[in-house]
This record gives sequence, structure tokens and C-alpha cells, in this order.
Amino acid sequence: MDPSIAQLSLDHESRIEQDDHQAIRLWLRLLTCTNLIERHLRNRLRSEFDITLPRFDLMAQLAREPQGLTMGDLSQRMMVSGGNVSGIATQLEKEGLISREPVPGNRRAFCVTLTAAGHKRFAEMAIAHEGWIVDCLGGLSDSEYEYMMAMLKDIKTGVSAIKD
Amino acid sequence: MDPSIAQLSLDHESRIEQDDHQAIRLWLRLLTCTNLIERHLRNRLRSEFDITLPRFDLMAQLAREPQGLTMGDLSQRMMVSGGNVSGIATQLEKEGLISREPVPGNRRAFCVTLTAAGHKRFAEMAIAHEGWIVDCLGGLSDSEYEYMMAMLKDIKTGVSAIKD
DNA sequence: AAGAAACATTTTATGTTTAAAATGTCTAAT
DNA sequence: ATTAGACATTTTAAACATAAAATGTTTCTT
Repeated sequence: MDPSIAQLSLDHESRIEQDDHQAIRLWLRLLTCTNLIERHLRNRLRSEFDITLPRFDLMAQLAREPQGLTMGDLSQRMMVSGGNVSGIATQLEKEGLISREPVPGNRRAFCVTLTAAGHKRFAEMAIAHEGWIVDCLGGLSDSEYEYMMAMLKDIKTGVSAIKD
Repeated sequence: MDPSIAQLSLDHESRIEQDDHQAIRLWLRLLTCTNLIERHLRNRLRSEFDITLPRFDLMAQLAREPQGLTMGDLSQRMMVSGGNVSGIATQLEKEGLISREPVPGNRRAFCVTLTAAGHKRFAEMAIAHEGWIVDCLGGLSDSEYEYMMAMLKDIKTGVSAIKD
């Protein structure tokens, strides 16, 4: 038996195996970072504004679209289920931060908008929220930022292409 | 008024504002990538093994520690509350995948281990799980991988240093 | 020993999330 | 006109998550 063949074969195996572990390690680190930041933002929103992250996210979507969004639009943009949006919207409506009004030409849909109180409240929160994110991620140089954005874009594209 | 001073001041303002938006964009992209991958893994575990991600995570912790872990150990390693671990463990115990036994020298604690069925089941799942992660993140070159790991480590360290 | 404090876990109450069923509305083809 | 099917939303049931209270055990101090 030619030992060089066995050696090559082993190298191949170990390279594959190492690549696998690389991907796992990267995934775990990615997950840890995201969870740390998300937990930080969640805690801050809770302690300083007494609001949850999902409710803040819903308000953020509405703040970007002054003409309002339907429940289905919100579900899609927030990437959560419809039933979920329904529950969150019910809470925010009860607090007077959003309103749900019938759409003139479509009796199935509701148009959800921020109330005046909602706009005021969100403006305060958004400034603080941006600051917290800069605290977490603002330490990168321009080139580091560009590199990260490019890599994450590739990853996002690749993962989106995988069928479930 | 010296126009160069006004100009410098303006540049400074706009640079700061742009940096803020940079950090936000990076955060949103990071969040999207992590959520996409997590959702993919969750769907696969559900469809191919009929198990949830939290249950898989608990089994993964036990698979690494053949001698077993206490409930408190699991809570710490999984970074979730003790009450949560209690509920998940109850489910897995009911399915016969883990066992909770008293610790000889410590009547407060339980030693949680995988059962034989749990080991067998986890081994099957772990292989598939690694493959799915490689599908998502295995396309990076060695240098890209190193760069990402280093950046994420810095981010992780920075965020951990922020007090809540 | 006795009591205080720390520890390990479970229970309880509350809230978030999803999938699936239910309800009501609209459209289009007979 | 009717009805099948698509659409928009809400409701329901189950899993998961946290904080806080409850239970029982161990350790430390005196």
C-alpha cells in the first residue's frame, strides 16, 4: 500500500472535519453576539421605557410608514406570524399608542398607524435605542464595517437560497 | 465667520450621524442572518426529528458531559432561567431521553444524564445538525472565517463590558 | 446544637411565540 | 345569483421564557 495515498486521504478527512468544526464555532459565536446585544436592548427598553422589544419593533415599522400598514404587512416586515402581530397590536392599542381603523375599500383589512401619543413616545425611544446600538457596534472602523456588511450579505443570500 | 470652521463642524456632525446609521444597519443585518439560520435549524429539527431547538440544546449540553450535569449547570450553560430548564427537562424525561437522579453526596441537586435512547437519538441528530450549519456557513474561506471570528470576539467582549 | 444564610430546584403567574382552526370578506367563474 | 377559493385577521392550544415565591437541603457561625 502506498502510504502517500493514505496520508492524502487522511488529510482530506481531517480538513473536512476541521471545516465542519469551523462552521459550528462561527455559528455559536454569531449566536452569542446577537443574543448578547438583543438581551441588552431588551433590558434597556424594559428598564427605561417599560416596553418589550416586539412592541418597540412594531412601532418602529409604523414610524417608517406614516400612512400606516395592514396587519399582514406588519407580519411580513417583522418576520413573525400573523397571530403574533395580532396579540402585540392588541396590547399597544390598549395603551393608546397605535390605532386600528378599517380600510375604506377593503373590509377585510385594518390600517394600523401610530397615534399622536405613539409618535411622541417612539421618538423618545428611538434616540435612546440608536445610542445603545452604537454603544454595542460603533467601535468598528469603516473598513471593518464594510467587511462585516459584505460577509453578512453573502451569508444572508446563501441561507435564503436554501429550501426548507 | 471662517467658513472652514463651519465646514469642519458640519463634517463632524454628518460623520457622527453616518456612523450611527452604520451601526444600526450592521445590527439589523446581523440580526437577520442569525434569525434566518436559527429558523432554518429549528424547522429542520422539527420536520426531520420532531424536536424543538431548546430540547436539542439541552441534549447537546448533556452529550458533551457524559458524567451528567445539575439543573443549575444546565441553566448556566444554556443561558436561560432555572424554571425554564425545569420545564424542558420534564418534557425530555417524559419522552425517556434523559434521566434525573439524586446526587449521592448532595440531596439538593439532581444529576441529569442522557439515557441510552437519548444518546442514540442525539447522535443521529448531531450529524444532521452539523451538516445544516455547514450548509449555512461553510462557504467561507479560511481568511474570511478568521476575520469574522476575530471581529465577533471583539464585539462580544465589548458588549459584555457594558453594564445593564 | 440552633439559627441564619446560601444553595438547588420546583411552582406559580405572566407574557411571547408559533401553527392551526375559525371567522368573516372579497373575487371570479359559472 | 351562487358558490368555490383566496385572502385578512383573530382565536385557540401548546411550547417556551422570565421573575418571584415556595420548598427543601446544606453550610457556617455562634
